[in-house]
Amino acid sequence: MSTKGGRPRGFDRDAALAKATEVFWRHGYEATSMRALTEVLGIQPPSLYAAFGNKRQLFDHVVAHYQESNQPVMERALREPATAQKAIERLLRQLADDYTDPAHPPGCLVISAAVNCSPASADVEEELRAQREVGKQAIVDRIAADVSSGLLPPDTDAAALGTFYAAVIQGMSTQSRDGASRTELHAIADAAMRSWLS
Amino acid sequence: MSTKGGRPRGFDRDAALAKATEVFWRHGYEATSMRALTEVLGIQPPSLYAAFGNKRQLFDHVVAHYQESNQPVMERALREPATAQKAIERLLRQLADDYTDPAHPPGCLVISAAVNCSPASADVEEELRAQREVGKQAIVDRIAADVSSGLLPPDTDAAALGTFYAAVIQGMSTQSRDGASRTELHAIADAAMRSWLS
DNA sequence: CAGGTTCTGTAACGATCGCTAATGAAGCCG
DNA sequence: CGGCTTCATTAGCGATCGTTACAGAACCTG
Repeated sequence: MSTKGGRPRGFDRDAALAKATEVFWRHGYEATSMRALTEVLGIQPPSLYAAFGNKRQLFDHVVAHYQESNQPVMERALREPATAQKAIERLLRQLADDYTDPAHPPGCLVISAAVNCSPASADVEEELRAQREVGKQAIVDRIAADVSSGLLPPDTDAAALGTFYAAVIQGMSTQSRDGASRTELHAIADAAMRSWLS
Repeated sequence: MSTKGGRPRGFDRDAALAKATEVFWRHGYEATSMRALTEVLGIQPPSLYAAFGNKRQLFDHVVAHYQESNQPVMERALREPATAQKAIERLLRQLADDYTDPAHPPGCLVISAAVNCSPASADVEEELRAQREVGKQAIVDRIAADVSSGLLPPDTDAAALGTFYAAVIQGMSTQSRDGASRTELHAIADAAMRSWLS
């Protein structure tokens, strides 16, 4: 039913999206030009626009695919361990490995791809900010769950603790983009876990 | 001897530099256009170019002035306290206050103004990266000094600890730019100081 | 005042920005 | 094959980028 003929696309859409992700990841939203994208993807502007819409929509596709790839792993890291402490430690370990994975640019796209935005793309900046807030809230919720179940004392400040680990994660992303090794990121995780009130 | 006549400048150079700093601080290097700068400063392009050179040189002036304003305070915070632990705590407190000072944009210019750069301004990115490395090294050195003087055990990993606090500081900057309050930044400092091996 | 010097405002440069109209090429179905 | 649909290529749109030539205005020294 969806075989309506027509000339078939001359490039792999998913591969193109992966390449676009890599460029946005490395240079960010505004600093990535459509020219740079078409050169990396090896296609002409009309093909890119036909496949993904405009630059903003392409970036949204990139972010959506990035989150779909990473969210499940991170959610399991927060959910599966028996305690919030172990959950956050596993999260930090996974992020330390991921941020320094040579298979893709260092750090986190959501944290670093829309830091420097002109007023014209303030909405992009806000979009990623909202994503960061979701991630931070997931940490807070995991801690609060342990408070509710009695695993943590009732006077635990889940919000403050969550803000701290969110900050540590963002610091790990920045450090990896500045060239920190996987070992160094795990050392950051070591130190961050010593903050846990035990 | 330097009174060579000529039409006097119609604007305050230092005030203009302060306004340029504010714009670069908020939006970053590449996302700030010369047009936005001339509008904020209330002057025309030739006046800006005559006073500061080109965009890149103006940014260098901004960074230099930013560092001259903040470095001495941070260096004293690291030097004056009797122990590295107290020094780093004071540093984190000062940064928590500064990053949320409503008198200027949130966070740190050196950390956030050149995150998203095209290949054309990779040198700007590298310039701020080098500045961050200097700050990180100052923390490592302060810890290493306590190791040398016997205040800290000889097996203390000063580099790992310094990397951790550098990451915390960068996370505090990001959190403040995401809207975190002064209280929340101090809560991050609280948690970070609990990591200290005592 | 005249001569020299420096700044300001207007206006525009070439290059690049994101984006698209128009035409031809490449596949399906009948 | 002819007709239909979709994609690729070329070329260029208007807008903005960082930057500057040019001419007039505002000060100093003589």
